[in-house]
Amino acid sequence: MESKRDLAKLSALGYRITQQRRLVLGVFLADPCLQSAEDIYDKCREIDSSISYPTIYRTLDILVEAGMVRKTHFNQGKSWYEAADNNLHHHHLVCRECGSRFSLRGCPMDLLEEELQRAQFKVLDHQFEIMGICKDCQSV
Amino acid sequence: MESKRDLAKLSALGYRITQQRRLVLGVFLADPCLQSAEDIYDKCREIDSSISYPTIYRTLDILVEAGMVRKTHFNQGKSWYEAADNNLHHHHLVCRECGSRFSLRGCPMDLLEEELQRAQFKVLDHQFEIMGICKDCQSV
DNA sequence: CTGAATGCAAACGGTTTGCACGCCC
DNA sequence: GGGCGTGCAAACCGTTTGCATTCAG
Repeated sequence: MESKRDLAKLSALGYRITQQRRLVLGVFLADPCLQSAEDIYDKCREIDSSISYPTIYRTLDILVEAGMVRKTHFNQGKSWYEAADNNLHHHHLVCRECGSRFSLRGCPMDLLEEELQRAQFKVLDHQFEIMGICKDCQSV
Repeated sequence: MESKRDLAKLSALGYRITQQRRLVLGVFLADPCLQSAEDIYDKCREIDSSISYPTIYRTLDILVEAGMVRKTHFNQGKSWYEAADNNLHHHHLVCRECGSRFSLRGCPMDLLEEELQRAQFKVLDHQFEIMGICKDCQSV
């Protein structure tokens, strides 16, 4: 299923619907988890072996701008992307051993509304990530 | 005041007390706020114009390992450091316009203990940052 | 047909590494 | 004096940019 809605949204923003953009969108539809630019590049390459990193990054920028993808930064100098779709907003536990990621339910931002209002700070984005050792890696 | 305790801690871990390490420690004592490696490099250079980036980074690694400094990642590919000292653990609001940072009181981790225990996830570190527009920049 | 989007190669910025020299213990 | 720590230069890695070509509209 290729999201007609997403393509329409890009179109509405004045962006052309190219093979490459379809492809990147498809990768996000296929996997709602956090993915690095490299992950996305690799998956796209399996289908179209000529797609390039600049196109991946340019497309990701557009998708973030369009609000269809969320971008976060856990580890040193690497960005992670995930579909920002209708799913419930959530955060992650990240295992430092094996790199696997687990979803947390809910978001602690809800609990800070009062304090933020007092600071008169206009929130655009936030990130909340917990690093540690997952259950499986502890037992090794 | 140069923290005798911090130096002793480094010593106890088997690290030598060098001019450069004293200097970097001094910078953290002088400013408890978030600082980038570049900030620290510049401040050190004012005092010892021969100190190098590799030394800054190597020293920061040591201080993080020793638990004396905390490292976080807000923006694309840049790390931020702050003294992890006796001050209350806290997080930040980061203004996307002017880059200034404001402290939040408290930490939402406290509220997640139950869920983390259920996941049997051993927490090593976490980061929580809120990006937006500060009061002053909104009125411009 | 026109200009937005692409791929290539090369630059970028923050960080790390290899190596010979220097200095703490 | 032995070896950890340093500075230098150069590599590294993720990301971005300039430019000629291609293709969506």
